[in-house]
Amino acid sequence: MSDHPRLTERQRQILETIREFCDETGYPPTLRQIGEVVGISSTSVVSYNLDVLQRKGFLMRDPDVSRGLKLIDETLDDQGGSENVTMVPLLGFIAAGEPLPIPDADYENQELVPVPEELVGDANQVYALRVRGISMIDALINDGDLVLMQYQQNAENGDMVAAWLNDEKATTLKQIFWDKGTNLVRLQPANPNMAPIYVHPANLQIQGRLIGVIRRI
Amino acid sequence: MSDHPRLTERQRQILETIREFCDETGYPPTLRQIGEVVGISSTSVVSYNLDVLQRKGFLMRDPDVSRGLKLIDETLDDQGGSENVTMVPLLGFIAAGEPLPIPDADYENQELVPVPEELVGDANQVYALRVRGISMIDALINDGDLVLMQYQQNAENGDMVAAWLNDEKATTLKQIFWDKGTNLVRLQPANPNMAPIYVHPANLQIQGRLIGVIRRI
DNA sequence: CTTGACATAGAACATTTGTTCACATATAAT
DNA sequence: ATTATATGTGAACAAATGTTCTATGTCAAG
Repeated sequence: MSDHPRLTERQRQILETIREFCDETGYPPTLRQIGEVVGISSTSVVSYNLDVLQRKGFLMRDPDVSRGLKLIDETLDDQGGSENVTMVPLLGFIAAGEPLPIPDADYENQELVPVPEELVGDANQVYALRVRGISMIDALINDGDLVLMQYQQNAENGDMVAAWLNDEKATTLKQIFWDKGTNLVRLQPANPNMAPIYVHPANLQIQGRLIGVIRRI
Repeated sequence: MSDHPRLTERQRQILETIREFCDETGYPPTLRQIGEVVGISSTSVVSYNLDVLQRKGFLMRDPDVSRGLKLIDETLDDQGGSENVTMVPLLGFIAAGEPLPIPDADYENQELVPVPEELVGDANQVYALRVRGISMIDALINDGDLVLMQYQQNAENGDMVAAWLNDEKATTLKQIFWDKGTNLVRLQPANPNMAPIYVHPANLQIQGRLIGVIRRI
């Protein structure tokens, strides 16, 4: 994304304000709305700045037309708003009795599900799993929920991870803490009403990190 | 591809006019401009038709805002079918001690959040709330979660609803059942480990129906 | 110091634009 | 026939919104 060096800070603010306003509302702002955001109390000054921006080629103004603005820039208006969304492959199911599926390089044939971009952030190898069974309830997750996983085999203190317990032959979703004193791992349910469990690190295998949950009622 | 069968010819004309105008100018048309194109001489009738279109869910209007129109894209550009996303207004918070915000107010300043269309379906008055506090844990919902609510004051048997309890002065999210025998209402937590509560119908006020949960870890 | 381009404030003004209301017209249901 | 609903006209109105004008302050160049 190129920052336009020919613009003053004020003018960049104004452009950004218009762009955001259009994204949110679907139509351009008024002079007064722009002024309010960027801190200009006079409509004439906003108008003045818009004229400057037009002269520099960053937008079009239609005189005497309320909200008669059109951004010239590369980022075009999307009247759909379906922008802040990422497609994530749905790899299968997560159930208590089975290990997690390993994310395959073969993303082509994978079913893709749309998720809000905030849920993914800049995470890297993200995939979705459908929850089967009610055994994840201590993670506030229910049958049918869609969980977003980040593929990784190690974890940091406090991460919510999917862990395979060798003894129980089960996958569980819990917050993980390394207890230096006892040399045990504490698995803390997300539901604070429930008690944590402690396991030997050798008995546990991290299969991924939970980064989001989507539930349809 | 069939155009929308629920629309009259007039309404389809108007939608098309708005779409073309936006494409050409970058901003929505006025009532008079729409009327001129589709052949309606009175702005009040254009306004009337826009209200109809809004009620049918094809666009958003911001009252008293010139050119305050936004088309709702439900359309044909997606071949995969799994691409679709809907924007819903984020109206505020849901906490145990407060009634829910009423979703009527000015959509002007409302933040919009994208949600997968499967979560919304064809529900009508949908809005999102951020969960504050951990008091909804019996509904498998945690602090910080985003809940999708459908605004309604009645409920059907088995619906997951947000109910205001007069006695407790608290909002709770539970599945609702009408017990014919005792003439009481049973509120069943989503977490089956927890016990239901029974209340008199007079002590309870339904504030909306829960239709989805989104959690960011 | 003076000048002039630039940026801003504030107010008065004019235009654009949505709303309201009183009143038609057609069509379908009662 | 009568009523109800959807749609339309037209005019008056009020609110939203861009324009114009005067005045102020800054800052670099002469």
